Amino acid sequence: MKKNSTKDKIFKVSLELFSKKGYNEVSVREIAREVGIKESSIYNHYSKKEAILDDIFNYFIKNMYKAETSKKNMNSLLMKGPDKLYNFGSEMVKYQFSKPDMVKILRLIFIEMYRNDKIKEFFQKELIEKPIEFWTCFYKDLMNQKIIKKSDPEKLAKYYYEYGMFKMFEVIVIKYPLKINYEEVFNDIEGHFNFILESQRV
Amino acid sequence: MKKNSTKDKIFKVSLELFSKKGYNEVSVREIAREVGIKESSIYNHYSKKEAILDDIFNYFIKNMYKAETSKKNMNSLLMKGPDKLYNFGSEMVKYQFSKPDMVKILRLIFIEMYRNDKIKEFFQKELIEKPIEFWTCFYKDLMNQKIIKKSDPEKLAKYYYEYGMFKMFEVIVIKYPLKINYEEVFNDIEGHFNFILESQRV
DNA sequence: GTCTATAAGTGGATAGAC
DNA sequence: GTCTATCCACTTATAGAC
Repeated sequence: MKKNSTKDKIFKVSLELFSKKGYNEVSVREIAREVGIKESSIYNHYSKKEAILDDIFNYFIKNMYKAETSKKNMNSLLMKGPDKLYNFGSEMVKYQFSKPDMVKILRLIFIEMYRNDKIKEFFQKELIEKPIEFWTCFYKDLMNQKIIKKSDPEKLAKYYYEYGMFKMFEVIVIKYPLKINYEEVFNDIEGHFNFILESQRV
Repeated sequence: MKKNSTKDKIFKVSLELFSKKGYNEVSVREIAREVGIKESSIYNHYSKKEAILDDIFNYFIKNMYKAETSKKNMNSLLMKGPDKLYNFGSEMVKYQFSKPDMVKILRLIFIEMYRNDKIKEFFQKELIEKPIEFWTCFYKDLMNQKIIKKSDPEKLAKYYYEYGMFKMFEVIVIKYPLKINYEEVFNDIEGHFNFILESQRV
């Protein structure tokens, strides 16, 4: 999508409004007004309102997959120690959410999840199941390398990851529209990671 | 409120619809239709739509406070051991959420939080700050009694409680409208409690 | 010829006035 | 309890730019 094209403007304005007020609360008219075109002109670029939402989620997935590390890559990082791999994953997430658009989409996901099945499934698969799988592998490897005690790696993955997800929910939904102190949030999540790691060390 | 009175019916129907679709998505007409009265009759019982919501939250607060234990009560339970106190708190929560109405209100809180400041503040104060305070006291006492290692009790409180809050969110919003397996959820939360307790034991 | 903007208008739901 | 104005998403026919 070309920068500054009308379609790009519709995308940006829609994301801004959707993340502020929720998808249903924003009318096509409002988007058009904000973009500075007539309502009907929207339909030259998007077949319907929902197509804008689809475009937004495709953008999010594209960015998430770009950041995703391969299993092979992960193993080579793990050889260098758990800190190295953790920092890699942590920096990856920090980088993604340093982009305001990605934060806006995450907020949109949180606030629309309960009424839009497509968003709910997306959240469940991409933001719960897949990361839990990743962190389960991570803890399993730590156990195989005898760095931490043997136990259920999936449990550790959930304890770690789902606490972090709550922190994101807290900062993006509960504390909104207060300015987000990401430094603090990520320190907190890192502190929790170290808490689990130290408590399970052999 | 008398059972089966018109006001009670309005309350029940409103809660049902609000928790299913969200507050804004339900019109007073829809409530009246479902109750089986004329729209204008609603206003004989509630001054405005928002008054129904207020009534719902007052009901929730009343029930939460009923279940709340005093500091004195807590100390006497703690004397009998951490398991006793934990089980007391856990049973208290389980009892509250065995009532379908309380689950519906919690769902309503989760899904309306982002747009309704009153609900957001209520959630933050009653369902985050106060419980964190309670569990901080709990972990502090465990430390003073040398049952667990000395560390930041508030951190432990947050690790424990916020993971549980995410579990509730998961089951009430993400997995909705699937039948909730509370047994499983509470076992998970209890498992996490034991994980923290065992990992921190002196 | 293709792309994009627009005016005008569809049918449906809803909220407030009376 | 009915009427009316206004909202909504979306459609179509058409005019101008390249």
